[in-house]
Amino acid sequence: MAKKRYWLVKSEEDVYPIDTLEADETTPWDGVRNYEARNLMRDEMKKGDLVLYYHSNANPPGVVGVARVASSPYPDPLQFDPESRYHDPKSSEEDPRWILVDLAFEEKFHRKVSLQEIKEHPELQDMVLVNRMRLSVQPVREKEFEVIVGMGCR
DNA sequence: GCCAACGTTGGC
DNA sequence: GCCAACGTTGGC
Repeated sequence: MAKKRYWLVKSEEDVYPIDTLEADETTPWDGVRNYEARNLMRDEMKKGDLVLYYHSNANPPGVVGVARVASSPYPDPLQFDPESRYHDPKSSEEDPRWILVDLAFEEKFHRKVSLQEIKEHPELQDMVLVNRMRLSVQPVREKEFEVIVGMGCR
């Protein structure tokens, strides 16, 4: 089996917080409509990879726990649903445009690791989270993952 | 294939 | 709620 990789996903706290993921146990990571994020889910994420779970639009924003990639990639069903805000009329079942994976709850931190702490930590300066806005699925280095989990479990 | 207009993300 | 960043769309 390939070496495990690490990721970070953003979820709006008032839309799908980690407590809801914990209650659901597993959920399709639907509604992602950014090609770079899609490519990561489609091509790079592997079942069993660990994922930092970040609350955006929170006060303060930050990492609140860990999820796990729980499926192979498959088409986002919402793109075919005309009722959904994520409906994509340019996509088709034969040639689906939007691909996702399932995420499963892994653990909730004892405390939130805030964006501000991450920005201030010397070992986390190169994180995509710190350097780029607007990417809701992003890769994380093993060291960065360990540092943040260490902070959240302390 | 350029680029202005537009829409969304997401911190503050 | 504001607005900067920045990805996407569509006219040309």
